[in-house]
Parts: sequence; C-alpha cells; structure tokens
Amino acid sequence: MPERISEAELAVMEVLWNEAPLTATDVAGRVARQREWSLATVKTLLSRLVAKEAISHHLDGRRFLYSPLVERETYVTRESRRLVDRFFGGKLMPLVAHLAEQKSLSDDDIAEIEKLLREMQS
Amino acid sequence: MPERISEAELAVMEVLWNEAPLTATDVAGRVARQREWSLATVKTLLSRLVAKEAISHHLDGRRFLYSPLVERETYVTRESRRLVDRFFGGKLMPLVAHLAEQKSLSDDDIAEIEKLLREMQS
DNA sequence: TCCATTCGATTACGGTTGTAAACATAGACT
DNA sequence: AGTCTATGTTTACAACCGTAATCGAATGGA
Repeated sequence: MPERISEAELAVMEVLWNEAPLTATDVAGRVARQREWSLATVKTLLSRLVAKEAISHHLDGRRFLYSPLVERETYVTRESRRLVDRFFGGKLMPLVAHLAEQKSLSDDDIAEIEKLLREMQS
Repeated sequence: MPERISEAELAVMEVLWNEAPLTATDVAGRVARQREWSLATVKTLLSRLVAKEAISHHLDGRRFLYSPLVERETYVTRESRRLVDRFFGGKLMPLVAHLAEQKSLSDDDIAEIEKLLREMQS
C-alpha cells in the first residue's frame, strides 16, 4: 500500500517523471518555473518522498541523484480510480456523463472518445 | 474560492447530500453505517464544515439542523476538474482513454457510453 | 427544585503538509 | 591551512486533519 503523495510533493514528482535522475539543486531549478520555492523547501519535499518510498536516491560523489520509484502511470491510475470510486460509485459511465453535461467535452472530444471505444470493443 | 473538503468531512457531506436537514445525532447515525465514529467526532466535522461554509445550520428549538450549502454536483465537478487538470493537462479524453485502457470498462459499459455520447452529439 | 441527559462549543493531541531556517560536513578556492 | 560553498540532515512552526474528551448551558423528568 503506497503512501499518498501530497500536492506539493507532486510538483517534485512531475519534475522527476519528466527527467531523472536529478540532483536536489536541479529539481529545485526545474520546479522553480512553477512555484516559488526555496532550495530548502525542495530538499524537504525530496526527503519526504524518499521516506515514502516514492523516489529513490543514490550517492553520486558527495551528492544524491533522485529518481522516481513510483511511475507516473501507476500513480495517475490510482488517483483516477480514487476519484471514480469516491464520486461515481466506481463506474466510468457516470463520470463521462457528468463531465459531458458540464460541457467539459467538445464535439471533437466526443468523436474521439467514440473512436477509441469502438477500437476497444473490436 | 470554496475551501476544500477533507476525506472525513466528505463522508458527512454525503449523508447530508442524501438527506437534509438533519441533526448532528441523525448525521452520526447515518454515517455510522460507513465509519466507526463517535458522536463527538461527527460534531467536530459538522463544525468544521460550517466554518468552511460547505454546510449551513439553523436553530430548531435548542438544536441545529444541518443542510448542505455546496451542492454535490458542484463539488464533484470541481474535484473532477482538479484531477483532470493535474494529470491530464485539462483534457478529458486522456482520462477516459486511460481508465478504459486499465480495463475498467466492460463491453456493456462501452456500449452504454457510446449511446450516451451519440445522444449528446445530436 | 434538582439531577440526568442532550447539545453545541472549546480544548486536546498526534500526524501530515507547506514552507523554510539552522546546522553539520565535505569539498573548493585562496 | 582557513574559509566559502554546496549539500544532506535536523529542527521549526503554523495550518489542517482525524479522532475525540470535556465543559457549560439548556431541557426534561422525578
């Protein structure tokens, strides 16, 4: 049972999912484009992620190189399922219906989803 | 900008979305079917939800009756969008594709979604 | 009238999160 | 050799969360 990744930690994960391994300084550099965090903050988040076993670190000279342990795919799947379970009784249909009603779907989106579904069915 | 509702608070919201207004004791009674919470705990959660303006309470004699202020529809939409923004670049298609690939869909589900989409499109 | 029950409000307390400063240590530079 | 710098570790601290116990006021019953 993997531990949950917090909002702030997720920003760090995104950086590492995008490129790894990286040093703490590198991570701080890339994450800085999104959030205004000090290097110290990023280092705290990295430590916590290591403690949660969401990332690994191995020594490179005198510094650490960090890499994801949990894959983005895996995490996204888990979180998506969580949402679908919590709000839509675990069924995808109501989610799609819901978002469709909210006009989150353009006609193009709908067409695309239909195509995808057709492919899956055959 | 509405405040976020925590996991535990959500269980209380679900009860009130299902039936309202209710007293604290009633809420505790219904929520007890899911979680093992003392009445005190439920009362704390109700207070916090009132503070967050997610629910309202009005005096009925000497006790409060609680009702949702935030609609389930609204909240679910917000959370869905949050997930889609965080993980799928704001696009719904990839979420559906993702869940579909994860075999969350039976053939019947697919057929049902297709029907829904066809109706929407016309 | 006095007590037990019922309620909401206040307080509690350990854990997580966001955000960081301070500290220790190992190289790097002078 | 002594100092600046980079880097990981420890500590900090307020807000939020899960989970309650306790307090104080009001009510209902004996």
